[in-house]
Amino acid sequence: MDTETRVGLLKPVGLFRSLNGAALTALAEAAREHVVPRGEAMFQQGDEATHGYVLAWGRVRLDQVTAEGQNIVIRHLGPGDMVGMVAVFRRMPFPATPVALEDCMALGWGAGRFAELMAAYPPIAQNAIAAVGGRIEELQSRLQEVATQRVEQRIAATLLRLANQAGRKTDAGVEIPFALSRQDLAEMTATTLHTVSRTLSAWDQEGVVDSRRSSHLVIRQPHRLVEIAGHA
Amino acid sequence: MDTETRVGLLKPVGLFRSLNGAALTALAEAAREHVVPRGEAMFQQGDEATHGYVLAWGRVRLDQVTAEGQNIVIRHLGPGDMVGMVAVFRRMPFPATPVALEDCMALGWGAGRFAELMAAYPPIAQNAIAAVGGRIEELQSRLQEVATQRVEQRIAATLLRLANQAGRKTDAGVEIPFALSRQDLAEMTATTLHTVSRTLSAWDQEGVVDSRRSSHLVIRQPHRLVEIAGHA
DNA sequence: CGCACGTTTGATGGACATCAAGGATTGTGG
DNA sequence: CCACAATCCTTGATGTCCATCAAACGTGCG
Repeated sequence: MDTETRVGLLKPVGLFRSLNGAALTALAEAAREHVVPRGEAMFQQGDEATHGYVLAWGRVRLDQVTAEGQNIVIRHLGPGDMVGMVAVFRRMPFPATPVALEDCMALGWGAGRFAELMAAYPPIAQNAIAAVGGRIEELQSRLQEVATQRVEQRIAATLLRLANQAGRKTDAGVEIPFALSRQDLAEMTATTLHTVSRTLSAWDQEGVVDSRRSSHLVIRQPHRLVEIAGHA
Repeated sequence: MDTETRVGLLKPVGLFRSLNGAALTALAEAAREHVVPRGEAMFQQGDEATHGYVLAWGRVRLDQVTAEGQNIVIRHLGPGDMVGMVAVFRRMPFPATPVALEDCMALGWGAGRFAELMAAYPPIAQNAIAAVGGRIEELQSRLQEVATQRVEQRIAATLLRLANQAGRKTDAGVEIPFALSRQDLAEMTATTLHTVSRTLSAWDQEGVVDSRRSSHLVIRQPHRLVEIAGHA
């Protein structure tokens, strides 16, 4: 892939907002391409954070396993999202494993090289803080959810969040454009696949969502979900 | 307070690590002092983030109220911690309210001025990212706890975390050096004060903690708490 | 004193995990 | 094209952790 194409990929990325052409070119030239086939991990939780990435195409699920072996889904990532950058800045091992849900391509930079680039182009750091701050807010709101809301509300909130981040509008409603098993949803909402299944079944029957027909879930009545999510 | 004293306060702050004297002096001169008496808030959740702060003395509890009026404790802050900085970077309203648990003093900077300083002294941005990354990790681990562990384990983990952040070693054990109501602990662990009370009562009787004698809780057998916290 | 506030402790119930078993869908090899 | 695994999903029965409801108890303070 040539530099120009890469610049085109980097331009709309939040992390690189308000950088001039020279900066983008420098970044593009320093980047290494990193192709990850569907189902594989970009790296493993616990690995040393030698490289940071920006996702160019595809979708990634960020998993974390607890000391006791339980799995929780931290978040989903799409094109333009940073992957592993925070760990690089902190010089700490990666705290989670990013698993490709589709064939993915990421651009990566070595830790040292990226630090140089960041020093040379200050807006990167500002953007990084803003991006990381966004994650904090999301985590805090999830913490609030798990702490104070019941399962049904959490599932609704999670579906809405996914729809916001990656939803595609169709005539039937909003479609979540990747496979999403009950197990996945359970790990996102801190519950079991059984409860998720029961809840979705009920919503299916009420016509709120369509989770049985295709492998991609469709939200048919977003306003109902909002209602459920907000109903203390 | 003169500039030199301020520089002394700023020097050990993580956010300003590896800054030279000139930078620290510039920061110290630009800072505004902000005294907050015990029990009052530094600012209110929802306020516009015009200033960011670094806590110089005292302890602060960071509260967030949900849309439904429930209160949850995000975290506790001590000397050297950033307060409201992330909101400033993001140009968003403050997402939480910091309440002084003791008489506090913070140094604050206006958003615009701080941005200038950050551009002039790049290490600040790097340190900020590292600090914010640390918060992310803490939030993720709390999310994991709330999602996968039971109340008793969460209370144990919370006490240990508080002891780590602010504990004082005494001959009787590790003391948590500020008042900590059952309600506070409940909001930190996502449970009710009733359950906290029951749990602490049990631990009191087993001699694991001493929560009844003084107003400051004392952990008498930290290893037992570690055991309880880790016991899946 | 008497009121306010935090705490303790008991009784009850409900939300949800767990246990259990069967059904649907997809892919694979004969 | 069918048999068969292998997954994933659904649905029922049971159990339990913990929230909720309720009431009494200490303790400090105006």
